[in-house]
Amino acid sequence: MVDVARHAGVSLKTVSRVINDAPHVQQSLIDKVLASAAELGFRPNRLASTLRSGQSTATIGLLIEEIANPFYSTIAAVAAEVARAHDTLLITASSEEDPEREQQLLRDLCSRRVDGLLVVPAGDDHSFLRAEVEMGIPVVFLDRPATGLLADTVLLDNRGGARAAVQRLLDAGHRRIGILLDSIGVYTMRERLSGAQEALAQAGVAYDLTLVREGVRDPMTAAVATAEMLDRSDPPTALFTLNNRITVGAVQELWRRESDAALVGFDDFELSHLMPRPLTVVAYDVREFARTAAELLFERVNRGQTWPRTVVLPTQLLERGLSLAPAPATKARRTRAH
Amino acid sequence: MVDVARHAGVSLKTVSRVINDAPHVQQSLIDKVLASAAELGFRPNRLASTLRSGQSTATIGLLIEEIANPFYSTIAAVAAEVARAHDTLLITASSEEDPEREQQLLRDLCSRRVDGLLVVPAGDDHSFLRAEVEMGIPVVFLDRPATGLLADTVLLDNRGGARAAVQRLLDAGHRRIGILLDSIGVYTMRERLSGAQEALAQAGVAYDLTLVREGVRDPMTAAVATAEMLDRSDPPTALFTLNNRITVGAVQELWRRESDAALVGFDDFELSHLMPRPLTVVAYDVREFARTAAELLFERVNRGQTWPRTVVLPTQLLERGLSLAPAPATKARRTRAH
DNA sequence: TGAGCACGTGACAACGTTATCAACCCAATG
DNA sequence: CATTGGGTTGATAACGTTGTCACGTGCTCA
Repeated sequence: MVDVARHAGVSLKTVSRVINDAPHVQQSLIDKVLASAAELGFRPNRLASTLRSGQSTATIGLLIEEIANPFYSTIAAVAAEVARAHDTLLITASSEEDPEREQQLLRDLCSRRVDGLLVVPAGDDHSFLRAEVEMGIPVVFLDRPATGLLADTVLLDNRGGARAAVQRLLDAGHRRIGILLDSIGVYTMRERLSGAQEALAQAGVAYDLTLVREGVRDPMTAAVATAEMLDRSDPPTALFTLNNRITVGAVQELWRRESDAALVGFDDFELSHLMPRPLTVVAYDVREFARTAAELLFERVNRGQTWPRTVVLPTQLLERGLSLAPAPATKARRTRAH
Repeated sequence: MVDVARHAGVSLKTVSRVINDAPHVQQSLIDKVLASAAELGFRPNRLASTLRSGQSTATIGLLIEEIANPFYSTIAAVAAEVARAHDTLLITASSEEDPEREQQLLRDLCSRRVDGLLVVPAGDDHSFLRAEVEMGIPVVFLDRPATGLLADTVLLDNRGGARAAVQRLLDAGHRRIGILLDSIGVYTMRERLSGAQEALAQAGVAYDLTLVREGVRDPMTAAVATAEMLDRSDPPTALFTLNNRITVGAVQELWRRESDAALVGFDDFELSHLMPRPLTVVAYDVREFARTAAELLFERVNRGQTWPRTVVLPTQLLERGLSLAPAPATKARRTRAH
C-alpha cells in the first residue's frame, strides 16, 4: 500500500480508503489509486487488515474424523454452505480419532483466530478448550458431547434409533442378533449399543456377549467380522451394524456368501436402496443435522454468549424389507439351552 | 504478550522466545513466563506472527465444485492428508460451477496469503490469476486445464478411457449407444464425448446425435433422461454415462424398470460392484490423482518456480459383466435402415 | 591479564493494515 | 467579515508478533 500510495502520489490512508470503498474520496484520486494498484499488482493482505482492525477472520474451523467418510464429507459440505451464507470460509481438519492430534489441531485453529469451531470430538477430555470458550470463541460439538466442558451440542437419538432397530428385528422373530460396532470408546457406539440392550431386555431376550463384536473399524474388518460370526456353529440370524462403514462391509460379505441373514444398519447412505439384499437402516437427515450445528454456531458467533444448548435430532427406521427369522427350535434355541 | 511480560517481570522478547522454544533462556524464566501465560490465558496470535516474520501461513486453498460429491470429497481428504504431512491446514471452498464465485473465492484465498492453491477450474478464463502465479503463489489445476494461464495441471486420460469404454460396448455387439453427459461446457465432458466419438468412428458406426443427451446434472435428472431414452421407439441397447452422478441415476432407473440395457459408466464409486446390475466402469485411482496434484503443489511451494508441468493419469476399464446386445436384426437395425 | 566468545536479556523497529485526529479547503451562515 | 461545518486529505499510532542489534555477564585461552 505504501508503494501504491507513492506511485499514485497520495497518502497511505487514501489508498486504504479506496481499497475499502470508503466515502469522501474524489473520483479522480480513486481512479489514480486503482490504476496504480493494478499496475503494481497490489494484493490486499487480509492478515494485516484483520490484525489491525480486530475484525473477524471470516473463517471457521471444522474438526472431524476423516473427510473421506461420506457422513463427514456431507457435514463438511453443509458447514461450508452455511459458512458461505455468512461470507465465511471453512478450514477442515481431520483428527483421525487421535485425541492428541485433535488437541493440537484445535489449538492451531484457535491461534489462527477462527471465528468459531465445529467439533466432532475424538478425545475424552476437552477441558483444555474451556479457556477458549470462556474467552468467547464459539464452539459447537457435533455427533458426540464434549467431556469436561459445557458447550452447545447437537446429537442424534442414537439410543432410540438402535432400540427401534433391534425391536424391529425381534418383532420379525429374530432372537440371535449379532452386533458389530466400532470402538466402544466412541460415544455413539456406546449409546447405540445401550439402545440395543434396552430393546433386548424389554423383550426378555438375554444379552449374549459373544454376539457382540467390538473394534470393527472399516468395511474390510466388518466383512471379516461378519464372516467369522456367520461361521460359528450357532450363527446369528440377524445382524445389527452400528455405523455406515460397518454396514457396507457386512452387506458385501452377506452378498458374497449368499447368506440370508437379516441386516439392519445404523446410518443411511447413498445407494443403500440399491443393495443386493434388502437393507433396513436407521436413517436421519445428515444435512439437517449438520445445518443445525452450523447455524447454532453462527448464532453464537453473531449474537454472543448464551447458555449452552443441546439439540437431539430424531432418527427413523427406514424399512426396506427384512428376511424373517428361520423357523423356531433350530440351532439357536438349542444353543441357548446350554 | 505484553501483559504476560509485565506479569512475569520480563521483557516482551523473552516471552516471545519462550513461546517459540527459542534457545538461550534460563529455565527459571521459562517457568515464570509459562506460568504467567497460563494464568492470563495467553493464546498466541498466528496472524501477527505470520505478518511480522513473513513466514508462510501453513494453509493451502482447495477450490472444487461441491464437497458432497464423493469424487471431490476424496480429493479434499487426500489434499488434507498431504497438507498435514507438510504441517499445513486446508481451506476448502466450493465454486458450485459458478465462474464469478470461483474468481471471488480465489481472490479471497490469495488475500489470505495461502501458500498454494489447488483448483478444479470452473470458469473459462483464469488469466486473472496470472499475476498471482507470476508473483509466486503456486497453483495446480486438477481435473481440468486452466485457460489463459500456464500452470501445473493434473488430468485424467478422459479421451482414452471413454474410447475404451465405447470400444468395449461395440465389441459386445452394441450399435445403438446412448450417451448421457453433464454440460458440454465442462472440459471432462467434452473430452469423454470426443473419446466416444473416436471409438464409434473407428468402428464405422454413425454418430447419432439423438442418442446424446447433454445437461444431465445429477442422479435425478439422469434417471429421467435414462427413462426418456429407453421410452423411445428405437431405444439404445446400451448406455454410456459420463460421470459417477449420472451413472448412479441411470442404474436406479434401469433397475426400477428391470431393463436389460447394458451400462458403462465413467468414474468408479464405492459399492459400484454391489449394484443390482452388472456395471462396467472406467476407473482410475482418485486418491493417486489427488495425491499427484497435492504433491506437485507442495513441491512448488517448497522448491519454488519451475516450468509448468502437465501430468495425465491413465484410466482403466473395469469389467464387471456386460449384458450383450440383443440379437441382430431387431428394432435397432431396422431403425438404422431408415 | 586481557582478548575472545558463548550465553542471556532487552530496547527498538518493523510486518501491512486501519483508527484517530488534526488540518485544510470552500461554501454557507449570521 | 468572522464563524461554522461538511467534505477531503494526510501524519501518526497502533494491532501482536519477531528480527536485529546492543549490552552485560562469566568463562576460556593464550
